[in-house]
Amino acid sequence: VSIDPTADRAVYRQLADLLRARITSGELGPGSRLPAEGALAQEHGISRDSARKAVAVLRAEGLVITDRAGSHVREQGEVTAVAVPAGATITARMPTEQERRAHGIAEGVPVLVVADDGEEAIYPADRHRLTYPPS
Amino acid sequence: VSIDPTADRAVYRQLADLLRARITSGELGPGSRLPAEGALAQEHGISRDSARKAVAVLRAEGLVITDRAGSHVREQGEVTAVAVPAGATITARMPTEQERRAHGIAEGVPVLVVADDGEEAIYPADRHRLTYPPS
DNA sequence: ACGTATTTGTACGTATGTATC
DNA sequence: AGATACATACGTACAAATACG
Repeated sequence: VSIDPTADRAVYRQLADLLRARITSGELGPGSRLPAEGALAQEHGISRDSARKAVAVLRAEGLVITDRAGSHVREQGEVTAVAVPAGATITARMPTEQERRAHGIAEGVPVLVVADDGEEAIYPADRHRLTYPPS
Repeated sequence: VSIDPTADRAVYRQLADLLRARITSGELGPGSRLPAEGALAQEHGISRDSARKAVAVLRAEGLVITDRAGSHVREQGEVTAVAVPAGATITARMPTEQERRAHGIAEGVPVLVVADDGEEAIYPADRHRLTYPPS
């Protein structure tokens, strides 16, 4: 009941802050299920819309994954090391929707873009790590 | 009036697709102002809520910037080349809210994380490009 | 300097659809 | 079949910042 509707900070941001704190503190570890949006709304005396937006914030930050069953803290999967060719340039950006679908990329996960000699390769940032030289 | 409420694809995604096409085609170039949410809603006969969500999609993709005055196509600013130390590992992720504020990072813009010898440096991905070796 | 219109931000409500359990 | 939970979509309303005359 630590949400204050009259506060300067938006209600949904306050809830996002609360949930984020529980995640980063480890109280909600990787894989942990978040309360349902409706439950969050009831517990904190806010609308489901606000609870929903709070979860959306965390999703955009790449902290949580939401599927049909609900939301849960994102787990770190296997990370593949990728060797960067000498002379390549590396950038990052959010994937297009097609790329998201094609590579099974969750919301809030950027892609690493390795440009080498006009050729571009993209790697979902939650599953890849770039290194040079090859370790 | 090319939005079909009965289609499989959500209305707000259809609008996002339309706007995205106008951006990538160049019809809406960098800096171009997008119609106001209310205008988009009226023009396409949808609710402002749906128009709003469409713009939010583009914002999350890093295509547009929204401020109190409205939304406009993101412009490519100066890009700083950063030399990657040999042996460093490179990842990318969405910035925390604090990082966003501290570095003036817009929504939908990831950060490049360069880890070298336990030291981490972060670079907003819309303003930096990593290279190795130094060109 | 001031008020007004515009535009986004926030927050509530309701309703329906769909997938999962 | 029913309950649960998220996705979508509509509506309303007010606040706050900005732009404009």
